[in-house]
Amino acid sequence: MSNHDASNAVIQPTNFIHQIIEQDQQQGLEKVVTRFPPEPNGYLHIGHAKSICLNFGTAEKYNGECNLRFDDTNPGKEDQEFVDAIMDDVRWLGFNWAGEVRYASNYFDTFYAWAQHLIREGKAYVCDLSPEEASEYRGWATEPGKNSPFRERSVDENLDLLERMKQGEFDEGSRVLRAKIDMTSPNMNLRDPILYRIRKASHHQTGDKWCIYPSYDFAHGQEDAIEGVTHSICTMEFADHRPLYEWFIENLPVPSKPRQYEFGRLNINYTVTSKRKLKQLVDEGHVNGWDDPRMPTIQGMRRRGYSPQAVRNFCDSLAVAKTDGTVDMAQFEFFIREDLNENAARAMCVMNPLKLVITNFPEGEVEMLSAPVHPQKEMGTRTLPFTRELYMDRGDFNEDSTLSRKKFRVLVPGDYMRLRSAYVIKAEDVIKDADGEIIEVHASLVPGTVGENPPEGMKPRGVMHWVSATEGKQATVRIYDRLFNVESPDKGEGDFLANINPDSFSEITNCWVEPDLLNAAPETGFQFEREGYFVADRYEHSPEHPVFNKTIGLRDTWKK
RNA sequence: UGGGGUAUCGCCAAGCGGUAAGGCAACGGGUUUUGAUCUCGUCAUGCGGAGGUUCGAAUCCUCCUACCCCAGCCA
Repeated sequence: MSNHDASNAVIQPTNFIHQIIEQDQQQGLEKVVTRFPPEPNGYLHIGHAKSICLNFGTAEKYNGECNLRFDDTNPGKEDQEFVDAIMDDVRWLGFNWAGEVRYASNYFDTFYAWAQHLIREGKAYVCDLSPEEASEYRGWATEPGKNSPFRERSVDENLDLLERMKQGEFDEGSRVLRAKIDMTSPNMNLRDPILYRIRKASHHQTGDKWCIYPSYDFAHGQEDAIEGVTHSICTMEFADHRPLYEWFIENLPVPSKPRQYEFGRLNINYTVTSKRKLKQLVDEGHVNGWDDPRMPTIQGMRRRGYSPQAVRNFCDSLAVAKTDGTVDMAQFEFFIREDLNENAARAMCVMNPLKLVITNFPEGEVEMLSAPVHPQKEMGTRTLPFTRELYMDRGDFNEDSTLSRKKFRVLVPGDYMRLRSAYVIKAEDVIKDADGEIIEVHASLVPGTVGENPPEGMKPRGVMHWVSATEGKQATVRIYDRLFNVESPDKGEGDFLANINPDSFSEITNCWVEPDLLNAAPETGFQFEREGYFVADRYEHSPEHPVFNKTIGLRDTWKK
């Protein structure tokens, strides 16, 4: 069991950030404000989900607010498509951001004024070094950098140059605005970092208004300050930037003083979560788009049938610490199953059909049986049409009647088996085709065994699922397995693509399901009993052409 | 290498000087018309290593080791 309190919400473990917040509150902090600041240059994945849960969850926990803010400072890589998808993802997870969606680009005018402010203070200058030259001047870990020859330009010249950069007078790459900090700092981020670079690209929010765009460093902390963010939570790789983050907060007339805190990124084994790699999987067609059910994207998980609650429970179970560990996929799967077991309606689906004829049940007759939607919870009942001709799964029949009852809970000639939510039957005969392949099993039902135990001496070997061959419906089932078959696909020598699991996807078109399943709304999750959890496909499922995606199998503890 | 960060059970972790929580996984037992669920139980004389301080150390000090991040006009 995971940690649940009385209201069945996952108890969030305390973490160092919450400890800090509680200390701050004791010092008089009134309202906690956080933000989730994605760059709209790709789709969100499970790692972002952790950040979303942390930021929104923290605000929720302390009755504060959390903003959704797009860090859109690099128009070349960004797109409205991603803005839309990200908003959809955050909502799907069940979070509401405070007020309107924010954009870094909302504050571009302010940033420009602040750049001028730094120039006037003698703390910023326009540098004409080429990228290559700048790299040389920057020095290296063990060797200090050299001051740029443009470092001592006059305030007026800097102001003029910056204005002309803004007007588009200069080529991309020809000039940048840099902060004047310390070219000998052991922290490379402090060696006169770039504030503005020339980018003559159209921006998805501001169009062609700007020819210069602020760098992440010159934007992020100020965005936080403008929005009154109190705790700016980011991942560990930004720890090196904190001194710079603080430098801007100290040297600019910002309206508030946010603090940055870093936590360790989420890694999960058997998958990848780098935007570059995910994009490559999509672009090269190794998966069918960003929402392919095998993708660790939020869109992919959604289409796979993971519920938002399961994703949140998983994220909340994760510790917020500075360690960079890798969580077992099994831990995620636990929360997916836990949620689906609790909430998914049960149904039957035969995926490898074998005709089963009930010889003592009249032809043409349909008996409507009633079965619970859920074995433990009160979720009502469903009706199952029982007929003379049924389908059972081939894997549930074996011709060898000497098989151990304990190890093989399957139908064998001369023995009994329970049909789930229906009769106990006894296999009597096997019909084969010319090639010797079994094409039908004939069996007789034991009267009075629906909802009742059979008479003494007719102990069923096990329980199996079934669907009426005449009343059931044909459906397509898509089987998904992990995309990679090694624990750390991105570690090691070779290309991570070499670790792709060639059997991660298969489609079965000849499945038989309970007739009611045709009416399932897209994105409804079910447990196909004894098979696993499946979801009606978000886009392609319809009553005319039912399509179910395998979300995850049942926990399977029996050993051969 | 200079800077930043991290090391506690197979995995994720709590622990904040008083004698190793919890979850996942695993392994046993019970219940069961899903080999599911549920349920009961087992699972670190040990906290990267070596010293030291202390009545007492995973927690404090010293040195060492390993791993991750930065050195984009990316975020």
